[in-house]
Amino acid sequence: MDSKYAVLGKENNKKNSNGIKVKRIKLCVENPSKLNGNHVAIQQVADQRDIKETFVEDLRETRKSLPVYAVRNRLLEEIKKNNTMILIGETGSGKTTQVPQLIHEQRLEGSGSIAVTQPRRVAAITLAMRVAAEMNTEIGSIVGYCVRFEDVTSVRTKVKYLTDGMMLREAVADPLLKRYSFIILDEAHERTVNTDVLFGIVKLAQKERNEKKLLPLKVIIMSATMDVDSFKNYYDECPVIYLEGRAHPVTIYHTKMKHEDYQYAALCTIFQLHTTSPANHDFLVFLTGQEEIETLMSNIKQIAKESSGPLIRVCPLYAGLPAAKQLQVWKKTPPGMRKIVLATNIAEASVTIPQIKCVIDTGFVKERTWCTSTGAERLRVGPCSQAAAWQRAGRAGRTARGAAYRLYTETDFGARKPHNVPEIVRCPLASTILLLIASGFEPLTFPLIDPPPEESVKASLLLLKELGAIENEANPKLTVLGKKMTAFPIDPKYAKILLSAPEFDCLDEALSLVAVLSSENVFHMPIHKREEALKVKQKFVSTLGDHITLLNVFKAFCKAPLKKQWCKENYLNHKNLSYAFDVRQQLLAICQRLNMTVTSCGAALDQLLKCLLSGLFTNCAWLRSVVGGARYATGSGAAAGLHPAGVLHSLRPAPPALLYTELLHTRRPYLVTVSVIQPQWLHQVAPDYARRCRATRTCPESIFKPTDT
DNA sequence: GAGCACTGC
Repeated sequence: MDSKYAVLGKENNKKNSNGIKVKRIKLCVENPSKLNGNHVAIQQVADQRDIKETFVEDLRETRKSLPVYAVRNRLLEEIKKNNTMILIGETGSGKTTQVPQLIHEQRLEGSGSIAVTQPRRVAAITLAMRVAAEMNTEIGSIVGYCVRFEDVTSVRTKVKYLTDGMMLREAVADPLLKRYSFIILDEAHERTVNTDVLFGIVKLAQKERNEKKLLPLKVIIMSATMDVDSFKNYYDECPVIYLEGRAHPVTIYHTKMKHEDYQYAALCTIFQLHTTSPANHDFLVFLTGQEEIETLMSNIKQIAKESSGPLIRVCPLYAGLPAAKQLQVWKKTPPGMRKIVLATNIAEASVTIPQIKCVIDTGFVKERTWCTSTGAERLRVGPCSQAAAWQRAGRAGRTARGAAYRLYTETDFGARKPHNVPEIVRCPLASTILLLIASGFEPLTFPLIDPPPEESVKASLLLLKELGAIENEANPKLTVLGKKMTAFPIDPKYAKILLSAPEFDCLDEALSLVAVLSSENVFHMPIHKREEALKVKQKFVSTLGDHITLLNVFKAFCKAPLKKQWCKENYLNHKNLSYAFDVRQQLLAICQRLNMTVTSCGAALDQLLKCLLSGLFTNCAWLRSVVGGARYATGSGAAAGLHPAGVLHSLRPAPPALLYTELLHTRRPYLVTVSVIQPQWLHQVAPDYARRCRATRTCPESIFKPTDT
């Protein structure tokens, strides 16, 4: 196989192998009811994630072996000296667990506390547990975490791990973040919308606290390799400190020739390596989506029957896969059997699979982009960035030396963009802008490292105005309604639906529906059992459309006594439905705090659909043609068909007017999650918007006819 | 005729 690949060595640091003792430790909460927050669900989380009992190496020894430990004194000096610094360290440097402890050991936080933000909740929880164990303290006391649905902190908490979304929520109540003396923004290289906004919030808070002679705020930006120059520039040339990693060396191979078909190239490479590598070398293949993974999986199984080499176990891994099936990935294979994991970029950062010796990187990724003028989102397969490729390669060096096979040439690699495009420049911004306004910031001048396109900001401000959240776009001030909308941790359109629901006597149903819409797809359609899954789905289907169908599913789920079993029988995703259940609880609590009356519309489902329209009025589509399948035009003038997974796809005759949740361009533009509406409703529910549509001729004149049926 | 990944008082 060597002939096919050119070697580009990337030697990292020496392996660190000291005799590590293993002991079992137990994590517990001393008295959950004493802690603040509405639900302390440590037990529940532990059960869910199997981290109630964790194997942890001899903690003290491990700490000392971390690269960050060796430079701790120098690091502390820098932390004392600078108000802002950037800390670059590869996986395994120990920065995220050790730096907060170093600060706390010296009591540098004084009367304030130390916040460490994470893009993912699981990371925030496990890091807090890990650090609490290292400090030999109960989780929720000195060390705690705060994520959606769970606040495991107390007045004594000095080191707090939280999601960046949670930190943003705190900034609404207190833009100066006065309770913290240190804010550590971790995983900065991921450039999520929330982290990007936090960069600005801490920068402004730091400045203002300084001017007002309040407790100073120290900021530490932590990251793996990243675009240091733009960060340094943004933070007024603050110092940058580099930490050694502790990953094992990974040898990188590029192909010498360009491949036309990366899926075929992946298949060839897998079997080339399979026949030459020892059986205990597990493979990780990066692909772009579920369909690709399933196709490659059946191809591998087919070829494996006639191939020499060890036995193979193929494990798919993508976010939509039910949790029970994801677990296969972590199950050890018997001796003499090779594990081949076929994953989307979920395996790039969110999930770590041990024992991977060999990474096969197709070099492609599925990316979501947003069109500001039509509101359409597009899923497009394209080349991944250099940073993503390094991240993927690094997955082969977690436990021992490994290799990464890139299915593209070195020239191709060099021509790629060095970093991922920050999310904030390519996603809808209404909820972010609403949050900024609620925190007292000026959305048009708020300092961002990479400002989003102006038309994107303007489109979001227009939407907020039409939803009634702000008075006008030029001088965005929250209305009474807008203020209430900020209380909900959901898309402003959905918040509007809930806030209008009492008017339509359907808050009970609206809560359930918004909760389900805020979650991922609840239907699970395995490729081989599609017929059966579709048959089972029929019992939930409403001819009014997908929304009522989803409501039927959710209601049945709530009533089912054995939920996991019930979901399995009905081809539904238990994880996503449970999530929706939790979201509903949370939204209900907020509604009750706002003194909203929860009533049910019963069989009058028209009421519920009108209510949906009060938030989603910009998402109307009108039938334009029925030749070769129904074609619709949206209020913004985009043309789209019905998504084949929806219940209205096969309904005849095609409804003249629809309400859609999402306009998504995959192979073609599709309206996803749609319901039938009466054309006149738009004028009744959103008269201003309807008039604007009439002026731009994007809706039919029939919506202004006074009759209603 | 078919959906990348995260997240939220």
